[in-house]
This record gives sequence, structure tokens and C-alpha cells, in this order.
Amino acid sequence: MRYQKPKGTQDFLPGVVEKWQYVEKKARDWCHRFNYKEIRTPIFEQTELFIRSVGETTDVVEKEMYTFKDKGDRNMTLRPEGTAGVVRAYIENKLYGEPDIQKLYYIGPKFRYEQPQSGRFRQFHQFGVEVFGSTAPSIDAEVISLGYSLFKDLGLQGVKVEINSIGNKESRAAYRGKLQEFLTPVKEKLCSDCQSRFDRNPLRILDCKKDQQYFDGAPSIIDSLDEESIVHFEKVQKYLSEMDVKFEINPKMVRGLDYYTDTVFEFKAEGIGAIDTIAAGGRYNGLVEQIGGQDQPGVGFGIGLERVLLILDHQDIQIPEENLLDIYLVALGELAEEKSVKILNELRQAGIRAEKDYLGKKMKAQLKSADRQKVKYAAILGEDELERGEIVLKTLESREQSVIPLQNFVEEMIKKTKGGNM
RNA sequence: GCGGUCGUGGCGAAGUGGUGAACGCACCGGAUUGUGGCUCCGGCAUUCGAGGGUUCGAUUCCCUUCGAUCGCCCCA
Repeated sequence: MRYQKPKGTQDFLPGVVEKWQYVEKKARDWCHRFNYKEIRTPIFEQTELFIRSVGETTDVVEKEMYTFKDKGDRNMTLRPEGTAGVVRAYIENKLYGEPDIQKLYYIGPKFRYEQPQSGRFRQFHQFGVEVFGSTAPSIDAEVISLGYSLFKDLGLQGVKVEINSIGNKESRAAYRGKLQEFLTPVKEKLCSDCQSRFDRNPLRILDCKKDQQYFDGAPSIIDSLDEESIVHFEKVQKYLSEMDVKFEINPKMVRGLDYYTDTVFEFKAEGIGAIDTIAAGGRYNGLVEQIGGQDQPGVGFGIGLERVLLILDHQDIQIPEENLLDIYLVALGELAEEKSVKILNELRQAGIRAEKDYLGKKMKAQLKSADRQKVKYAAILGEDELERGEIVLKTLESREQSVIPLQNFVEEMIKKTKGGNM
């Protein structure tokens, strides 16, 4: 085997690609119901964009980016997440000048240089939404409910929504200080991971699986929120309840990207391995300005499609399978073969999905091939039929067959296929 | 970046320091000079992820490397 796909990437072959199309279609349908419009942005951007938005000291930026110099010596990076590029496009195309708020969605590949494991790849795919221009809590709730609706529609069982509010930059910095103060007496007892987190990312310590016994009485981030954030968070909860979105508040939840403010949330599913977050997002009120636009609030999420597909398989959820072929043309002999090219084209032009043999197989093998492709009809055209100006139409399942005048054949097939399964 | 397990035909899967690498499925052909799903018969890996080493000889032992898989960190 000479070449193999790059580590952590996947080939999506016929047979599984249909599942992707199914999920993507559902995602699009829900977006359109919620009045979200698709946006497509480049797969790579200036490296600086990600550093500025995602955060200089985040793991994503520090060690997971696919960064390269192009031939013009520009520093570029394959996008590791979706928000930065959309925000950039929002600013560059002056979408803030539109009279209404911007409700956008995207579907596409993302890249992170990480060690692959269950549900994690170097090239992975996300469906996500971003909303610009409103601080209304109803938008936070709408975004969450959009994701919730999609997961329910896909039939996923046991998906949990966890929400939290991390306030604005100031209250978060204050909380960080309070937390470090609280943890200082027990710092030496914490596990090595937590000790290294102490300065880098103390908020995450509370999430540690080993050190929970030291956290009794720890300050909660909720208590550090200012009045505005509290009201916002409460309204988000109220709206979620009114929309029947089942959620839990997880005051320990911290997100890995620096740009979040106020509402953050995750969708989790059990039983798909160590990595159980299938979607995550939140509000990012300072980000647009930080990247050089005018001050506009934003909120959005990203759904990890590999992980959704993983659950679909795990929960044995079947996607509806549709027949992709209407008729298989069996041609026997040189003349019939020549005629079949013309007929095949006529069928296809008439909107009928038609196929023939290209390997010079015998009739038996051609029928076998037709059978394998789960096609409903086979039409047999041999030298005899050709001479008589006829063609044999066979229904594969019932094995019944009838003789049809060749000149009526296409018309007959239009009747049969359009009437039957459209 | 670190750790566990693994790497034999299209797929699944045995196996051994030494003449032709089981078996099952799939596929191809024949039995059936023009009718598929059953049955029977036949065919289908000059090769055991790649590179190097030990050896008279390695798919089997050793090293390196690449990849898969699961986990840690982190994350969708």
C-alpha cells in the first residue's frame, strides 16, 4: 500500500456518505425554519485571526493549529473552529450595516493537530450557527433550542443540555482571583494536572474528577456575576423552559476558548466513549470588536458531526434508505449494446435513474448485477427483441415480465416510475 | 505531546523460524448455447503495513517507522 490518508482523516465512502447527507439536510432544514442563512468562508485564514479570537494561551492556538507559510510568505492556518472566520466575514463584508440582525449557519471541515481517538479527528466536521447584533436572551435560548430541535429530530436519546454563565471579562477575572485564593491552602494536595492548571486555567480545576473533596465551600462563578449578567442568565433559563428545552445548570462548566461571555452551553451524550460533548457554544459579546469590527454582540454553537454520527450508530438509529436506481438495462450482443446507449440516455433525460452494464457481462451476470443494486426493473434487449422492435420489461422482485414495443418503452417507463415512487 | 492494544486477500479471520499461507463471506466463471436470489463444481494473497537487523532461512524473533484503535491533556 503506497499511500494512505493523513493521520486522523477519513474517507467517506458511498454507504456512509448518505448518513452525512441525511444529517446535513436535517441541520439545514432546521436552520431554514429558524430563518438562518448559510455562509461559506475559506477553509484557511490568516493565523493572526485565530490567535486574536480563540486566545493566545488556549491549547487550540498553542499546540493544535495547522499553520503554514504560503508562497507569498504569509502566515496561514487551517481553521480550527468556525466562529473566527464567520466573525471576520461579518466585519469584512460590513454585515453589521444590514438593517436586521444576522442569523448565519455553516457546515464544513475544521482542522486540529491532535492525537486521534474515539470521536476526535484531525480533520473533523462541524455544523454551527452564529447570530450577530443582539444581546437579547431570547437569542441565546433560540440558538440552544435550534440545536436541541435538531438532536430530537434525529432521534438521539439521552442528550443533555448543560448551561452556565461566566459573565463578562471583568467579573470572570474577579472570580478567577477569588478561586485562586480559595484553592491556595490546598494547592499542594491537588493532583499534578490541577497544580499546572492553577495559574493557567484555574476555573477548570473545579471540573477535576480526582480532587472534588477539596472543593466544599468553593466560590461559585454565579455569585461573581454582575446584575446585568444575572438577569440575562435568568431570562435565558426562563425561555428555555418555555420552549421545553430540558437543561441543567452546571456552574463548573468552563469553555476552552477565550472569547465567551455570559451564556455558555454544551450538549452531551453518554456512551460514545471518553469524549461525550457533541456540541458546544455560547455568547461572545466582545469578539467582533476585538477582531477589529464595531462593537456587536454575538452568540453561536458548533456541533461535532463525527460525534453525532457516532451516536447515531451507537444507538442503532437507521436512516431512511432510498432506491437510487429505477431501471437496469440488460443488453445482449453488439447491436443491442449500441441501441441501449441511446435508450439509456433517453431514460435519463426523462428523469429516470437508469444504468447498464459496461463490462460485457453475460445476461446472467447482468441480472445479478441489477439484483445487487436493488433496482426495481430490469429491461432486457437482445438480438431477437431488437429484430421484433420490442423490449422485455421485468419486475425483479416478482420476476414477472412483459413485452413492450420499443418505441413506447421510454414513455411506459415514465408512467411506471413517476406514478410509483415520487 | 504521553500511555495501552493492534496491523495477514475486497471484508472477517486462523496460523507457523523452513517445500504450494487454513477457513468463512464477497466476487468471477461453469453446470443452465438468452433470464438474478437456492445447489454443486472451479477460480481468486509470488504474499503477511513499511524499512532495517538476527539467521543457512522470517509473515513468524529484535529494532525503527507509519497507521489504526482506546485512554490522558485538551476539545466538537
